[in-house]
Amino acid sequence: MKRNTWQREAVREALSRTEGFVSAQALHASLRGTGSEVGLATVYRALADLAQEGEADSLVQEGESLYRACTPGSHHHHLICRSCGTAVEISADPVEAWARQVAAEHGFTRPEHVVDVFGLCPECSASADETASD
Amino acid sequence: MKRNTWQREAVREALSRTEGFVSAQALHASLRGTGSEVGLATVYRALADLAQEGEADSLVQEGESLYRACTPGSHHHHLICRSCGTAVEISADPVEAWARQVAAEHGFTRPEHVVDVFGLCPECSASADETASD
DNA sequence: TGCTACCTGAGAACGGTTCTCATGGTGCGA
DNA sequence: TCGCACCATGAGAACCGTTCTCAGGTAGCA
Repeated sequence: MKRNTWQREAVREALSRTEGFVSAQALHASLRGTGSEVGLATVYRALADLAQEGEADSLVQEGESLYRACTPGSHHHHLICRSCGTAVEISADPVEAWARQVAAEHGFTRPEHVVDVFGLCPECSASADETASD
Repeated sequence: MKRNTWQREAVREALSRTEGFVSAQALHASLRGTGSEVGLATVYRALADLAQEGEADSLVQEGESLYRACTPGSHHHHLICRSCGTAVEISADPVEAWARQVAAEHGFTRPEHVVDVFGLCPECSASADETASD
């Protein structure tokens, strides 16, 4: 069975306190910053477990795996701010249907899809405008 | 200016001969296999250039960057076989529109999207069925 | 409380990618 | 055609994120 250790719980909590996607390294640094002496390997293991159990979403950006706490059991995608990492869960029903249809048209079976939308969140958009107008 | 070297051309040709997505390492091995003594760093540089110029598409899978020759200038997505890497270019107009709309709804600006559909191509589906029925 | 199997953590190992820098070759002007 | 300047190349080291190793610790159960 899966044991409940304070380290695992600390990772879960740190992740749920985070608004957007964070890297394992950043989460590890954050935990160390709050006085939790958790090992890097443990953070990686905990995140992998959470992702496998559906309690966290993960995506790869620039060769780094990013994680985020998410609603377990619900299939959804993300709208992610390129600047600050803030993420919004979005449903993508039309895309689900489209993906299945496209796969079927080409004779592909067992379709899965990767759909993420990146952009600048309202706050970062405002900051970018200010910078641009300087 | 960008110089034309036989190494760069060799990478371009090797990539265009490939049907699906290949890793830089695999392409390098392939080039070495055909007697082209091209350095690994050069392959990486050439692929990065091709991707930047729009002559190649790239995606990251399991921490590895994969590349594929593509139609320059056209925005498209891919239907990729998980098993053999074969890829089909697909247009995704409905998804483009959806992505823009979702971004706008949440106040996100400068939307970009990552959309890839993975599955088993007809051939690999057939092979999988045979294996399953054994 | 004692036992045991699983978890932890420090650091090494690993794999893909990028960097370094001396050497070689391309492109261009004469 | 020749020479020059500068960019590209390539071998290997460096780098970076991730995974593995293994000894020691600890949760969970009886």
